[in-house]
Amino acid sequence: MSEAVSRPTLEAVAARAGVSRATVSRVVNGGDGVREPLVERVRRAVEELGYVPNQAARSLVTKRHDAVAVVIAEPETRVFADPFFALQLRGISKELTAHDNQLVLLLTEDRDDHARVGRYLAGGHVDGALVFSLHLDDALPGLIQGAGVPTVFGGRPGWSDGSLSQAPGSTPAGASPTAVYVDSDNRGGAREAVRHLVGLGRSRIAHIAGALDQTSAVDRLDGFRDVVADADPRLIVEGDFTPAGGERAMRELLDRCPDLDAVFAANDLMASGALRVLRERGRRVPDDVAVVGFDDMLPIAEQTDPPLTTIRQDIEQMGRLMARLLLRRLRRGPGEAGAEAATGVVLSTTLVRRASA
Amino acid sequence: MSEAVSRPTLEAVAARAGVSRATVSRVVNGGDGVREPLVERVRRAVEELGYVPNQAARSLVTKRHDAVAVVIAEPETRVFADPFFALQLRGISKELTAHDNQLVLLLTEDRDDHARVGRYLAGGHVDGALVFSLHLDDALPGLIQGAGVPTVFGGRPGWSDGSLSQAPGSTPAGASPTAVYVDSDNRGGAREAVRHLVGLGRSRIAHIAGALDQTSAVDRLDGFRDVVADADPRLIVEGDFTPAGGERAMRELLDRCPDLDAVFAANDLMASGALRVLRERGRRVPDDVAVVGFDDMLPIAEQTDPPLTTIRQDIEQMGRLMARLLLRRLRRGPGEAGAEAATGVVLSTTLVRRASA
DNA sequence: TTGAAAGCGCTAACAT
DNA sequence: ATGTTAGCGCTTTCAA
Repeated sequence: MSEAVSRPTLEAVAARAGVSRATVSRVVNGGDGVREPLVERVRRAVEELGYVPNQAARSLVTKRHDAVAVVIAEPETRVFADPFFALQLRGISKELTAHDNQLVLLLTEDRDDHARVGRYLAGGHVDGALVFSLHLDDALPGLIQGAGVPTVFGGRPGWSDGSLSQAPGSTPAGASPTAVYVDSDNRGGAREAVRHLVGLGRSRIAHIAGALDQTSAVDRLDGFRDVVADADPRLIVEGDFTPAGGERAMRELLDRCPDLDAVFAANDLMASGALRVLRERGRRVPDDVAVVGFDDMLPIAEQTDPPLTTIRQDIEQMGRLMARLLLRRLRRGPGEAGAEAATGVVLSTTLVRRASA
Repeated sequence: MSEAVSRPTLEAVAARAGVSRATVSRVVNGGDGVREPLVERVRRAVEELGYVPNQAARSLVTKRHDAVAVVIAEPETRVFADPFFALQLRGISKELTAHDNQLVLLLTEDRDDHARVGRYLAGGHVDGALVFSLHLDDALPGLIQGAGVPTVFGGRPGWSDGSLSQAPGSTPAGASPTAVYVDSDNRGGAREAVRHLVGLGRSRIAHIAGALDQTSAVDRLDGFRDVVADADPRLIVEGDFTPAGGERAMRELLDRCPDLDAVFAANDLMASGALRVLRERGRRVPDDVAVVGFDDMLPIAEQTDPPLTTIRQDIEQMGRLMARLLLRRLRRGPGEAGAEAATGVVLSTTLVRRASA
């Protein structure tokens, strides 16, 4: 019942172990330069008293927080329609935990939130930030760069420029040279999807693009074009990453090009919508029209009829990597910043064959 | 480039405004008892210097952190298979943000993580905790109660005992009287689902239960039984909340009771599996067999064939409410704890009619 | 109403 | 190798 019974301090531990505060501090922080018997005594005292360091006091002097902010821009509805979000967070959490860092979650919905996040980050409450913001016109990335907090982006930020930079391992020299990001190889994955369709002997391949204000949609479209450079423009329709958008796009495609024999949708949700329209129009999948999605969003991809052939990204790994990159930067400290080689890391994707293509 | 340019302190603001630190502090914290002209001067200085209070220094003296931990037990695979997670978090985040509290996310996977979380909470780094842990045998809730941190649970914790407590607005007197939780009205929702089927004239209604080591599954089963008290035991099969589990269960049900004319599945994922098996067995839905799910998990419920009639819970609201309850408790301070009336709050559900029943 | 001063619990020089 | 000591930036008595 008695809440907040004041916790033991360093002082208390020191008294109990019969040493000075400094020695206890040393032991608690690794124990370098303290002789074994003392280390032992202190450890025991810590144990007996159930001592836990006061992080606030520590931060006050070290100016480090061992905490990282994860900023997720919510209008990003995708983020809330699929397990993406959860998987990224899981990857991030694992990595941070492994390095004794806390995860402070910042969800933003509108401009006010942006300002709030900016203030929070500028306020120096965390050592760094992991930011998801995939819209080309999003103000957040700029704000955050302004806050001067070490940051790693999830997904290529819009202003990082250049679809050129999509080659895995590349290091784009965009407008903001300090921007570090991790992304899936959207362009390469798209290429693989379309090549797969080509390999199936399809020649009239359509593309249902995602919302083109997001880099992932743009990159996937670019990948599509890489393979069918001469694509009939009528075979490309912009969707919005939703099932309904997929349906709409599929109808339009069938009306415009009844002879199409394959569809590459920029995500599984739209592919599922497309599948429904194809069925409704009496086209057999994959016999008449082969379909490939993107994401391998499990609850969807495995449950469609037929199950969806798609491009898988290792979302959790992406989260881990973001965290790892950030922590590495932090460990290096605020001295040598620009020394870094790669500012963009692109994770490879894999084709998952199911029944739809 | 120059990172970590030391931020302005209270001292600096005080100097600039020509007042004492104490006065600045007062203004920054609401400005009570400071005369208007001074308040104005200080505000301006704060503005000009871009002063942001150092939270560590503040916590050190106030012993408050304005931060709340959200603990999610991951083996809870459900949490990562659907948008549940994201929606709860969104609700929580909105509420915390509105009260200037930070959200520290703690994801746990195994026993080690439990210990870590226990230590963290006991370490007094946050003012309170919001905990999701729906497994009956989960050690986490106990650990957390032990840590002595004000806590609100999401979903009725297993040991809170008594399906009796499921009536909305009830206040169960379980083993741990201090446990406060928010839950959906799983039992009531299940009742509504089954009553709907009864209203449709169905008489051989089957139930695909969820994993019965989770209170939500137990409560939904109880709700089912409330309506068809005399249910043929062969009409009840335990699933595991996954589509594959739903398929398995549906097969078993059809084998055992070929005459069934309705199915209530404890979640949409299982319902989608059941739907597939019904189609494969040549049963028409809803003509031959009506199907109702639970959750209204959107990417699934709207995309099945036929679209799923199901029970919707207001997940985001649940998150908000949890946060609100916790903040209220914190505001009251660690004095009068037991004075609270309700220890369990149950949110009502609604039936969403689509084509499957 | 405002200011002076005493810590909050810890780390990091600096002494020993 | 260990202890002493001076703050980190803030809130909060207590005096004025």
